[in-house]
Amino acid sequence: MIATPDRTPLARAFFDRPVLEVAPDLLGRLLVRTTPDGPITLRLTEVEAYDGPNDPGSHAYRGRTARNGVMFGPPGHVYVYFTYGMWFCMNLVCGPEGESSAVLLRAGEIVEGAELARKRRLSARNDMELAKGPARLATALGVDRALDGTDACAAGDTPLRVLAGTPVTPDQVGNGPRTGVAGDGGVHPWRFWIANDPTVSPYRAHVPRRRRS
DNA sequence: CAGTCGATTCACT
DNA sequence: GTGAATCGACTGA
Repeated sequence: MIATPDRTPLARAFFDRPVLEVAPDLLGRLLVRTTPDGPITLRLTEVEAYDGPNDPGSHAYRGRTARNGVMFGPPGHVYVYFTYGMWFCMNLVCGPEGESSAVLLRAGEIVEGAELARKRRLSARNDMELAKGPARLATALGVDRALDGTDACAAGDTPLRVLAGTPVTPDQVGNGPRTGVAGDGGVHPWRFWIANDPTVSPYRAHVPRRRRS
């Protein structure tokens, strides 16, 4: 039997650890998005670690820019970026301030507020697809650039916070190469997921885009 | 300042 | 399985 998920917010100290330690530990945790229409709660099932300035796959690899500034700030804050001209993806900053490590939230199971998530994800054919993929996850939760820099550890009625939930045991964690990451950044097995969970997104290798003619 | 391309998704064949 | 969508951050000249 499964214990009732722990609704205690995760403390900042949880995120102030090596990102490769935090990433698998986030699986099974709850992400609560407070919207004007009510809360949407997601159980994390798939994440990817981006290891600060040493990681060629990370947005922080070439140093601080206007876009990635939040990655260099304190842990427990949300880094949201815009990509492919139409999507947002969200991360949780990890490690000490200044290190610029983060965990990309790639997929999850909507456990509360599914009716709200469905309105934002009209192309989803079933509820398992509501947050199957990083941009789908952000869309389902109504996360965009306006939430970049949000403190997910802050007390009170915040737009976004992470609760303890029900962490999974190490034997339930699968891992492999990160999805869609180019070049040398693609070699590390820094993608983590809950084994056999139907909301985990399929792996895809990076594909360089063809030049337009 | 112009060119390139992305931590993706969706429709279509 | 393949290609289009769509735009702004980043790069290098």
